[in-house]
Amino acid sequence: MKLLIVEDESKIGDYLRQGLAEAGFVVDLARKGLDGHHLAMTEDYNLLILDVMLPDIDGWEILKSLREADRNVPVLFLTARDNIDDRVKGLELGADDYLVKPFAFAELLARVRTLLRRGAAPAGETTLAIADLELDLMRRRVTRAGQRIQLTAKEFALLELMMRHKGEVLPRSLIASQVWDMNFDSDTNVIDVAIRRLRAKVDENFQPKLIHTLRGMGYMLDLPEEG
Amino acid sequence: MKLLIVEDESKIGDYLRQGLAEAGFVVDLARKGLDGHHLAMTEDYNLLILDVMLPDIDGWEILKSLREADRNVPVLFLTARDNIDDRVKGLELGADDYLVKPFAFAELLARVRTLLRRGAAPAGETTLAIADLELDLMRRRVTRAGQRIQLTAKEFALLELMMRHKGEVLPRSLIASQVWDMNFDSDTNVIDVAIRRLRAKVDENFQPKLIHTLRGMGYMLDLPEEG
DNA sequence: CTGAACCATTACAATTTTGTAATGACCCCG
DNA sequence: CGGGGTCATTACAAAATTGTAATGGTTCAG
Repeated sequence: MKLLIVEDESKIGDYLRQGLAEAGFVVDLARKGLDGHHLAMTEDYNLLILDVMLPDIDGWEILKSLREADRNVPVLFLTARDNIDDRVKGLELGADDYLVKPFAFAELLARVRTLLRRGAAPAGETTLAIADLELDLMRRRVTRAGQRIQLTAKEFALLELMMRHKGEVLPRSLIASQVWDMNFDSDTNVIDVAIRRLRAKVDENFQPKLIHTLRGMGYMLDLPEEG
Repeated sequence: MKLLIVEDESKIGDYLRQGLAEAGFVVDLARKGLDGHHLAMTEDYNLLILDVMLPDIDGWEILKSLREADRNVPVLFLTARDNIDDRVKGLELGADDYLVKPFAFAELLARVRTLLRRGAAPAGETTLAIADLELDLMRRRVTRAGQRIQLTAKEFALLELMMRHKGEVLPRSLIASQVWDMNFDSDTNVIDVAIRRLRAKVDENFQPKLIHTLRGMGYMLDLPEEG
């Protein structure tokens, strides 16, 4: 198990390195954000521990860059108390956990173990993807272009259905019965509205558009036609 | 792909058998609920198609019995229009889909294919269990003693955490950070309340009790001590 | 025993999610 | 073009989930 710590405050860095080493991990420590970034991009780590506040690049820049390069290492964020913004940013970009400084070492160790165990499960049939849109069934997570997208239960169910049937036209009746508990007697536009809301989150700020309307037939999730 | 149809109305039964056979499935047809029950218990099917209204046993009795015997065949329910009760009962007992009679054969076929595809994925590390409590991570489904339990997002997250750590004491701080987005500065009793609600759904009508309080330490999910 | 800490339980309030309905845009056929 | 059907969009209402706070019960130390 190989970890990378990116932390500029040398006291904290040393402390963490030593503690984790004693706990049996192989630990690299980068004291500059850029070094950390480089290492993270080139070496294979099981886990990254990232300080948010770094003099050169902040942690979430590193994270963003990693995600864009499709490096799916679990990331544990270290953030200053009360700096909610970083925290939110980090989680949106796909950090897996965070810890507010100062923290007890035991707490860190517990988090690290959890993340490692989780990451160890070698993604089986647990993830669906089309273009840069990914849906992680186990963790109920959706990302597009590496950015975390927060979906409600119904939105998730709808997207899951569409991704399981990508390229197929889904008539409203089918959607109604799979995502809602109804066999489409009723004349409601719940589905239209749900599609709208899903589009707003999943398609609105991205290209290419993935959710398509087939007039008179239903909806379809797919890459747009060529030409 | 071997299917069992349990349907007493001979016209419908024949119609389905023939249609599904032509679609390339191996089909058994039981015209009595009890026969169907027997077959379902002894033979291995990839899918069951169950009529709810049968003269001898109703479909959901069969279903219940199957689930209690831990036979996890996907089940497609045929229910009469407007008989919402059966529908709800069926889904609670773990039916996977239902279809309101009368229905178009194409619709049935689509459902059957969906269920088979889904069931085909040989459950990887996708399910957690303790005693008769089961949690299906992919489908976000929880059952206890074969009965479907409906959990909210937070409840599910909490139970998932506890099941991943069954037998371990979970301090509130840990729960707070994993299930809520907070690092436990605050003095709130959200966790207590959440545990309460989870207990109400998961433990209240069942034995043995699985959620335990460890005074001063936290909560734990486990089988009760012997003696 | 008694009080303090800890937990359970309940009611209620805030928030979020979900569904309904009304309106306007667009497409397509005549 | 004009009108019917289909979908998009928005605002609003209903329902469900989640969090807060107050109260009462238990346990345990002194």
